Amino acid sequence: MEQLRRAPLADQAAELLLARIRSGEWALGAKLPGETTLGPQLGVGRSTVREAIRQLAGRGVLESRQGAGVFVTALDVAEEWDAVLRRAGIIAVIEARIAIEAEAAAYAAERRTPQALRAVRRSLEERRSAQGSIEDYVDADMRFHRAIVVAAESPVLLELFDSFVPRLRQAMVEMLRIGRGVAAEEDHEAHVHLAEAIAGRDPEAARLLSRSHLVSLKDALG
Amino acid sequence: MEQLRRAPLADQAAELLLARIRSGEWALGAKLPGETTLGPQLGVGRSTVREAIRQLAGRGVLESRQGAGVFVTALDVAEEWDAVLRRAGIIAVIEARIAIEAEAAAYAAERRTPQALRAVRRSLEERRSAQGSIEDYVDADMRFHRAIVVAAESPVLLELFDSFVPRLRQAMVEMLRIGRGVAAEEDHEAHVHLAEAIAGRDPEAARLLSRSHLVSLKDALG
DNA sequence: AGCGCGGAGTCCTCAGACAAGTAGAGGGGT
DNA sequence: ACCCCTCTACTTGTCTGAGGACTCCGCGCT
Repeated sequence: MEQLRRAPLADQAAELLLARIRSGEWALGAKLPGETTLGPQLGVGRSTVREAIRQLAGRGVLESRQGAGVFVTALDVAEEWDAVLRRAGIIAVIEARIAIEAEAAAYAAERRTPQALRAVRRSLEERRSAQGSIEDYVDADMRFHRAIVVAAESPVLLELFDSFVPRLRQAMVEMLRIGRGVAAEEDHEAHVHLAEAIAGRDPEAARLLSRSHLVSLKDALG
Repeated sequence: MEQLRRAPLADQAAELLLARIRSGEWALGAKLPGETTLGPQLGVGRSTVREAIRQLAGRGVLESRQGAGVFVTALDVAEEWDAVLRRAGIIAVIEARIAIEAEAAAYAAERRTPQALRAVRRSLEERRSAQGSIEDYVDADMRFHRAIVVAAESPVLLELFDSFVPRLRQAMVEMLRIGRGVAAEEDHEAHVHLAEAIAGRDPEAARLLSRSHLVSLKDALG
């Protein structure tokens, strides 16, 4: 019986290739036959094969290198990271955040460009003046911390920080709602000092200030 | 500086489209301009636009329906970690590893149980005696470092470390294959000292030893 | 042995053509 | 006024052919 909607050939070809990869026909790191071979073999044109390969490349299963060939880079799809963070306790998430952000603060102090520093200072100012809803305040806080990680110019650290944001945001909003927040005045002071350490290109100071601020946050949450 | 010149046009186009999606130019469920419009707009041919769209479709960001158009299906782009790490340079990965592992080493020194300490020492011994193939040596090294993160009893840090392992393993094997490794003797000494700091419940020493060891590794790779 | 140079194989990009499908405008019937 | 049908413009799907760029490997040279 015919499906209600026929899948495009490129999608079918992608599924077929994925099935053959999962079956072990090509090992991890192995090279696939060339597009010109794969085309007739699957009964589709070359551009269709290319689109199927692109699709799997987007899913992280394949990688094509010009002049060399197409290679298998993964055998199955990894579990979703968001699920891990949701399952984990907020303390464990904060501990990872401390690791990432303290390191990022040190790199930020080393590598900050004038533009990045301006962005940090601007977000610091916005953070100070954010006195609306709890959500607005938390969002402003997150933007400040993110600006620092951006200044660190370390793509993986930034990627990690971003993946933490939703979980952290939720926890901080809850914390403030039940009034467990720290004193606003000294909290702001801590942020100012951190920004100054980055401005002054002092990696160790930035690392320590970032860590001590986040550790006190962790204690407030625990 | 123009290392990105190596990236295929289709990949660049995909990144560009993703950036525009993230910027909110097209809302969730919105229809993108047609391929024939997007092509000249991005300065690439229609086939290239199609491959970029396929790539994003594989990542779950876009969906194309024949005759209707291409639509945005997700904004958050819950990107798979494997894909991120594969795309990122090894230096950026190591920087994140330093952040995670130095912090884990400190927690390990604080929280280690006798069992966890035994596991660390056992893997250290196995690491020392692993003199077979390069793969065996790297695997033994990874097991040692993992034992430390396990001893830290921080689930998220462990989860992060595990997600880094495949990428790190590949890079280290490559490095050793081309003979860029550090001296085996002092390398082993550094690991012994780290294990001793954890045994002696000295978080700051563990943090520093872990960091300095990994920084030298980073320098060797760069 | 080491080095440089091709050449074969491979992926990358473009252009054009036609097929297949969708959505909306417009006309005709009730 | 309402419904339905058709027709048309637009969009994506697929194939083909042609170069261009890149990688890898072996060959010949020193």
